[in-house]
Amino acid sequence: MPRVSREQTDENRRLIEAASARLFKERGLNGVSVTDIMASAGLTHGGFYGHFESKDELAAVACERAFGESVVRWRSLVKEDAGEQAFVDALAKHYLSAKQRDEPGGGCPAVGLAADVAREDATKPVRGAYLRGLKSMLGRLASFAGPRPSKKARQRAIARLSMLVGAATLARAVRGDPLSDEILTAVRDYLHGSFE
Amino acid sequence: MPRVSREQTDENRRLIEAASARLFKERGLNGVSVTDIMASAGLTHGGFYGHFESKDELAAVACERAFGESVVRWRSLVKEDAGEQAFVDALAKHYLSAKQRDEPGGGCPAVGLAADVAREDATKPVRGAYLRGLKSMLGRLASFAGPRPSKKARQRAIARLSMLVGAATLARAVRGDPLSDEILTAVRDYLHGSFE
DNA sequence: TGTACATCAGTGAACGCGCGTTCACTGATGTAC
DNA sequence: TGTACATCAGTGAACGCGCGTTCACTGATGTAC
Repeated sequence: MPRVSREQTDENRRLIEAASARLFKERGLNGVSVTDIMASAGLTHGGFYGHFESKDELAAVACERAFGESVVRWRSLVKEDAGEQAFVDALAKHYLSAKQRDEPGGGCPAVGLAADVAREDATKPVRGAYLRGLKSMLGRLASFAGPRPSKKARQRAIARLSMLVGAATLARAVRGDPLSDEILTAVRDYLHGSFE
Repeated sequence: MPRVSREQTDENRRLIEAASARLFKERGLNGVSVTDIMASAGLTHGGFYGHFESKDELAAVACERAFGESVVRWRSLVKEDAGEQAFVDALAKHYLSAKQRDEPGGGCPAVGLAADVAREDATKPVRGAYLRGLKSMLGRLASFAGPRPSKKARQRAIARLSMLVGAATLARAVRGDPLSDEILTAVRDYLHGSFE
């Protein structure tokens, strides 16, 4: 049944991107094959190169997309006029939940892709996509201190994001042991009460 | 030149373990082949299965070894009678340096193996090795509050380790951009001044 | 609107390659006398 | 101590497999009249 309509072609591309964003976060850039991704989008592997030049290019597109989705989700976490602490609490509750830990495919790309991106060549397009995504996340976190946050405010944003990413990563690595839940709870509490 | 002496056999096993600990942290559990590891130890791939039952078993041994080395290194960071803040400062200076960021093979296994371990089956032996290693690190970090640290002291240890691991991971992922150094500096400063 | 045909999205076999693992073989080591 | 031989650590070819990527083919879509 080859040659589908233009609308279907566009929809298929969207399906490939969505499937890859989920699978890359879940199993890593090298833990998912082109065949896996295409099958997850309901297609066969051969058609892949009609949509993307290479798996590397898709990784970048998927990364960009995943960060975009995450930042949109951040906006819906709290009301428009909520304060910084309310936002951080909501972020911590969201990211450091058992659900987020157990479903990396639906989770934060800053967590799910970090180690893989770090091991890619500096020339690979996914590196740039990750960098832009992380910068937009940090910008949002620091934005509560105004359009030009102080050095201190920016440090705090970086420290908080590091703590979130580290805790989520460690909790996944020791999933199955009580320590995993302990990490989630401890860092949630810490972010609530212990930042000046 | 087969059949080497018993001493050489033991030494070869040590070389394989050391090479794999470094390579696994550097390139990930699935980014290194048995052939790579054996070559790095000066041997050919066929002899591997005389030393280990499988690559999975070696991953666990290498992980255990890497955590052991790290905890030993922690002891040498500060004098025996140094206080908690001095230890944390030394730890942050050590882990959040450009050198540690740029040489994951010589770095902390809690950082370098976390994402890979998280994606392994719960049945794989490397999971248990990682869990034990992380627990020993947390135990050391919390030990300054005495042999039975309070809930608060343990939370603080978990929060600090999460921040260190997250910052090191993110700094590696954006290496090459000024943000990478900014993350290292910000979190180092933060750990120095901002924990109650 | 209806027909003839060019286009091209998706299919699936095939490519070269590297993976983890196995195994027959080699020859220096370790041992029995 | 010296000799004969069994042991076994390491070698390298080979296994089946899955990878990223290519390509001849198919047949419904989109277009020209």
